Amino acid sequence: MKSKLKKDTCEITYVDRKKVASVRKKIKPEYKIQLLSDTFKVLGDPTRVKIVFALSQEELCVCDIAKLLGTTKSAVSHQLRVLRNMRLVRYRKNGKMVYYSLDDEHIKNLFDEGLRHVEEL
Amino acid sequence: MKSKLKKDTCEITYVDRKKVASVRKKIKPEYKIQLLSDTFKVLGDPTRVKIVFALSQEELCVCDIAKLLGTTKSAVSHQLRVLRNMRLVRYRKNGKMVYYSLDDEHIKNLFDEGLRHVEEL
DNA sequence: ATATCATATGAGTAGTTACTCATATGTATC
DNA sequence: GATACATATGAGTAACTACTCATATGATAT
Repeated sequence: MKSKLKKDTCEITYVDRKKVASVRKKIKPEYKIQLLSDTFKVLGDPTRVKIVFALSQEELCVCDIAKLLGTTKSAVSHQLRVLRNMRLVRYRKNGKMVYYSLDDEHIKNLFDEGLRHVEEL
Repeated sequence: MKSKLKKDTCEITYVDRKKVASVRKKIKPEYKIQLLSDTFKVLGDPTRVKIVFALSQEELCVCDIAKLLGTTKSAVSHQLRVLRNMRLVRYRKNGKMVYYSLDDEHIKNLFDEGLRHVEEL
């Protein structure tokens, strides 16, 4: 005989209803979760990590960032747009040059915390 | 007439050779960059953020996590594997149940730092 | 204005990812 | 043993992403 369509959800009841309820009370609203994961996601790419690290040291133009990373200016420019959209970097125009720097102290903290984690592995 | 094939790299020379050299000295080795961005990337997904948050509050079984998030057990299990592979979570087996918890204090710090950043926007 | 150069951006694409669905594994209970 | 259930996992897929290439913008210099 065929087993009835198994729903891939928990059967009958919670394993520990109290714990689940307790966590549910503390869980953050969806938009914050999204914002948080978006923030981490921006740092979740090696090219952007390099850019952020570089900018945490010096204000740099697109051209020098590209030289530093050994990639194309186009690739850097695309990633800078991502960082700009997330307000992680700021820029200053001077003639045809555009100088980028980190916009946000928090991001530096977050980045450094991540670095500390990696250094201690 | 056709312009010669433009290389999308910086022409002639650095804009600021000194700054680039200074940053280059401090830049981290490739494997650390990769590890760092991988760590951020793991937290760069809303489902995993929710799981990590939940586990930062309570040790939970797969089933209860799924209930809490309102997703399938399969989806949770797949994401737990990702978290396991990155050594962010630990698990304890008890019969057919598997209880997950955060493995690493650092990750909690990193997560909290991100949360602080988001809370202050 | 014409040419040159720094940067930005759109289209296209190869690679990745997070899910669903089906199935497997492993444990407890009958 | 057989069944039931918790979890894990493989295949397949739709959505996304980071790049390349071509082109656009906008500034400086001739």
